[in-house]
Amino acid sequence: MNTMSSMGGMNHASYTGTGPVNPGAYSASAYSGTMNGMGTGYPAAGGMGGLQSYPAGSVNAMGTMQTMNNMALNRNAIAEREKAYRRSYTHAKPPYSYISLITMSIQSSPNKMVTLAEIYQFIMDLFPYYRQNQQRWQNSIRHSLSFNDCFVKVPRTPDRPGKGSYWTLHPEAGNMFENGCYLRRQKRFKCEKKLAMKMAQQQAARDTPNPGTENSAEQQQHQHHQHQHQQQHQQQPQVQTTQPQDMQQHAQQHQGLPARPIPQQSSLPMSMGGYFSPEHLRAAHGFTHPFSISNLMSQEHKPDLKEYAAMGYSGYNSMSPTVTGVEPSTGRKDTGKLQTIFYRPVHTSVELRKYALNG
DNA sequence: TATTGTTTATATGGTT
DNA sequence: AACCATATAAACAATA
Ligand SMILES: [Mg+2]
Repeated sequence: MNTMSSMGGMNHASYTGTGPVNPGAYSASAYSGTMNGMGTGYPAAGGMGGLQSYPAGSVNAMGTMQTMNNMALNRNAIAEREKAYRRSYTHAKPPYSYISLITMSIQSSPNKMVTLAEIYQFIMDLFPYYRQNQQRWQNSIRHSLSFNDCFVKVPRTPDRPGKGSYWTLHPEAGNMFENGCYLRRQKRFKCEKKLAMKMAQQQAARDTPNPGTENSAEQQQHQHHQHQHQQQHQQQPQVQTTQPQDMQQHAQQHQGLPARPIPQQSSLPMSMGGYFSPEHLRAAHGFTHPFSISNLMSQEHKPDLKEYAAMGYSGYNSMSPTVTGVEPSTGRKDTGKLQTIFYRPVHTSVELRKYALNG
């Protein structure tokens, strides 16, 4: 009886012309010495900068024709500039899924573990695009971290107190972007254990319609996955007749190991960690991407990132990209975007085949 | 109180 | 057309 309940549905409008919603100040990550103090950094993100919404001012008093005209023109000019701005290489939406971005962040860290704030910073440092609408994409990042099994939370050590936990990659996640596709993987990593647990849980729910307190935390996985179809459609409004949504969370609180030291220096198992290795990226894209940031992987090379970002970010497109009418996005549609496909999958990943042919 | 996490719902577009 | 991966919004809870 509700296919578009309260919202979810129609609110694209809210965003349209109104430029960046919350300018949210962006500051380059402190780090590194190369950048001595100085806020020299970036051109003030997208925030106040160039684009920005309409005058929105009131037209009272002398609302002469002249003024009106000017305003109209102005508005147009501004709109144009806005478009151009968003279309510009450096501010176009990077062709990476949040999952990719998060993974890059983790892989680029010396210890292969990062805090949420660090993930934010990593992304903003590298992509000016994400210096805007922070609330929006950061919420998505958080969702992505929780939702995807490939990201695992690890509690902090007492010696480094702070807000959240550390985020790491599930050891069994393997190379998630095998074919150089950073937008949409063929299959998303699922932790079998958790899957089985969930299944057993809802099985129990079916068996015992009565709201008792069953639940046995430890569930082993052995049941061969009988294709637990449960995606698209409803199936059950997920009515938790049992608990008010807070018990559920409690149930799976920490499961993380104590903590993780892992100094680690340069040796990358290569079994994994080759995710964003220069070779891999070169092979996939035909050029060395900053993520390939060979150095990054080793460590302590924040400066390189800084350099890269500071130098105006001629990033993922500096190599004669193929511009088409298609945008690299995966999910939600976003107005004006660059639509730069620079993928050059050696192993023509099925989904990108068309693009490859195009260029 | 702001940040960090989890979860539900819905949308969009690629895959089969 | 059913699936599936991802994006985005939003409600809440926990916590430094
Ligand atoms: Mg997770």
